[in-house]
Amino acid sequence: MPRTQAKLPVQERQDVDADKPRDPNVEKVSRALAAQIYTFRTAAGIASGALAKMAGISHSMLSRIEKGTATPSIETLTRIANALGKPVSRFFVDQSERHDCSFVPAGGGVTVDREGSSFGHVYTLIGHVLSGNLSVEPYIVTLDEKSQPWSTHQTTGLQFIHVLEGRMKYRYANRLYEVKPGDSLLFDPNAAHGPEEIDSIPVRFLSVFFNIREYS
DNA sequence: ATTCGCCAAGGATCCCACAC
DNA sequence: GTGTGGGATCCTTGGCGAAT
Repeated sequence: MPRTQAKLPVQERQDVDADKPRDPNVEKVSRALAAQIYTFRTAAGIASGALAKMAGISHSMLSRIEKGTATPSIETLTRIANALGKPVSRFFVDQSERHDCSFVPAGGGVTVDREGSSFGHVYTLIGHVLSGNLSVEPYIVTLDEKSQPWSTHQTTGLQFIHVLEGRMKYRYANRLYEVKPGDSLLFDPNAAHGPEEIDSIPVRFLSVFFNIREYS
């Protein structure tokens, strides 16, 4: 590219800019980005001058980015992200529109049919939260006299179990755990798992499923 | 139709001064 | 010391016409 520059006087260029308002969506993203950078910086206790130095940009530039009056290039954004020790993608997580919080009072929840229901396992859903592409589903699982062992279940994601009441032998892959109230298990449910022997009823345990939603 | 060069416009950035 | 804003410069992009 040639480097010939026959620029308009600065005042004239600013007048042209003033005639063309920023796209509202660009404005929105810019403000969200600015807020994210400011939040991460202040949370880390880093002064703007220090962060600018770490990122290799001027402190005035960082100030404008944090105020949303400048839109940083990909390169500058990457430098700032590196200086903050965050992936660039964190800057684009929409914090302003997403404040999922579910509250279920004691004894509440919804009984949900899952694969284990046919074995007499009662699943009570006590919340559901989506954060980005992470889905979290906590259940209170109850096993009673009508429940049968079921230790061949396999699924995806991550699963956490915390026993609240009763005793059972819980299988995970080729291991068998004797669990009692207070015991916890955290595992990849891709391997066969589930209650193999119910030693005392009722058994109640908290079972939390974590799943990453794939976007195409 | 494609490629290349020229040019204007606009965006990103820095320097510097100033306010608090 | 920290943050903000004006002014200037650098760099990229897109439009357009000429050449192939």
